[in-house]
Amino acid sequence: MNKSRVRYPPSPTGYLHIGNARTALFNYLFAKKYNGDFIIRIEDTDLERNIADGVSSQMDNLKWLGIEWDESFDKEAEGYGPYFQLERHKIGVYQKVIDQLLENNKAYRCYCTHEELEIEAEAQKSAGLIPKYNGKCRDLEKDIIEENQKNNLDHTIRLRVPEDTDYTWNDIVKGNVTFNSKDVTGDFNLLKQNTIPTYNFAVVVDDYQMDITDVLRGEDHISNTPKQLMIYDALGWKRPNFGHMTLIVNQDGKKLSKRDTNIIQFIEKYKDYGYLPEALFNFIALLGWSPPGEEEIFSKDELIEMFTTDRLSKSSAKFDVNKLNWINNKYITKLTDNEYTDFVLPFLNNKYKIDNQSWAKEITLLYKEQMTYGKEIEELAILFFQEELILNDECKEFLMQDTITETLKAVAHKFDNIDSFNQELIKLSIKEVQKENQVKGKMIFMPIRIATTGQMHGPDLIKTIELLGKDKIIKNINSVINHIS
RNA sequence: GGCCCGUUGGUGAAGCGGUUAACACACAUGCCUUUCACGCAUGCAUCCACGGGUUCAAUUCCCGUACGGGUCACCA
Repeated sequence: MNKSRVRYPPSPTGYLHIGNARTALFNYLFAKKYNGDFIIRIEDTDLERNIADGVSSQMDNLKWLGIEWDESFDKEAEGYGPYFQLERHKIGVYQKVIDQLLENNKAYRCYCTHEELEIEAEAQKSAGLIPKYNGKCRDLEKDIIEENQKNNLDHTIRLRVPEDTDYTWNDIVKGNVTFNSKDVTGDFNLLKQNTIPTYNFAVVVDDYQMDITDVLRGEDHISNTPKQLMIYDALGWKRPNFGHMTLIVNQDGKKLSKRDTNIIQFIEKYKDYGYLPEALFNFIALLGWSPPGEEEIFSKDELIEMFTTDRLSKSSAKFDVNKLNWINNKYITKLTDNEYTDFVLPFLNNKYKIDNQSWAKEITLLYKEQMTYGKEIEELAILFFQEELILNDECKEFLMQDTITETLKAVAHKFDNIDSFNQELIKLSIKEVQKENQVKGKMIFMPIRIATTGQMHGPDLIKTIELLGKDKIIKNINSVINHIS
């Protein structure tokens, strides 16, 4: 059996999107699982929309996610390059195929202008029809073509689309899918006027020449498949297998659009927010695919091991942020303390000016168990960086109870007498107040918690008090005492 | 509008003719804890969009309806 070869073809018109990432990821899993090669080819034929750092940023993000390619422009394989479509275009890759098609009368030159076509499309639309090329240049006289060529007239190359012909393939995820040519398209363009190939044409030529065996892509491409099949057939080329994964949809069930603001769209942003690449990889793998067992947390290697195409879902995958956060928390919790602080500290430093890094480390460690994403530390640890305590109503109400002022005064006094402010002595002081003032449990700890941190809930109190430091603690308690009386 | 695809609890999602309809998230309660979080335990679908068939038996197969989505470029 031949080695399988799959590809991910980004077009550098933007940054790596969650949907792109998923396509790449499943192709990657497919390749690794079936011992094949994962290839990245750049589809940069849209001159107008290409952006400068499109390629580099997408490749960087892929790498960050742990999706490594076996072959691309930076890792060429004998006989398969170049990996940029524009470069392939420059060396005549597509033109050669076009010549063949023209020769065999499978394609023809079309001299219609944009304006003409637009008018025609409008007319069809208003007549309630699907706009389709009307075939005006389909059977031009030979001498007209020659004349036009002599005059160097701008033209495109169109495929002669067979009439009323069924195109069926056995889709890797959907099973048998059939389209009839009359429902799909009229004669469509293979080459644009600028002689650059259109998407559908370039894909076929490249997939064929790069020996791609399996094409796994999003469902939005499903109606391109019959078009591509037509090209394969016109050329007499063997088709690869096709699989169309369902789209990722948002909470409203709509296709994820780049303008969607309630879901983070770009992989780069996930990095910025402090999602771990392993967690994101795990999460994306669960988008439209489900593991056979009951577990949901899997390493990359486990996913590769488990992956089979028959578990790709047929219904759309809803993006569930809750789930992502849960998974990310799982991965954060699994980090060693050192890995964790290395990961989280930058977020804290980015937000607050901190001199003492080992102190900051201790703070981040306080929140390890509950953290859902790295940037969250800014909010979680805010009490260590705010000047004044801001008490909410619930806190104020609690403080109104009897004996609280006395308790706090006693605590402040004890704390004040501690020379080296450490957990042991802090604990001891509280115990003493407990005994001397005859208060216990909630009635001692809660007032202290509120008066020191300004919150009713939080991580380990003693540790928190130590990290807040004696000066700040005394200041906070006193301000609260003043506030009550 | 044509053509393709889908429809299982609040959410994600198993299931592939006979099950008490997995599991996870979320939620609720209890335990743990000074509190929160973590962790642990327990609960949470008169039922698989609806209507017809096929069958001894249908969430699972077939048809229709409704709803949702995708796509109809010299963009990928």
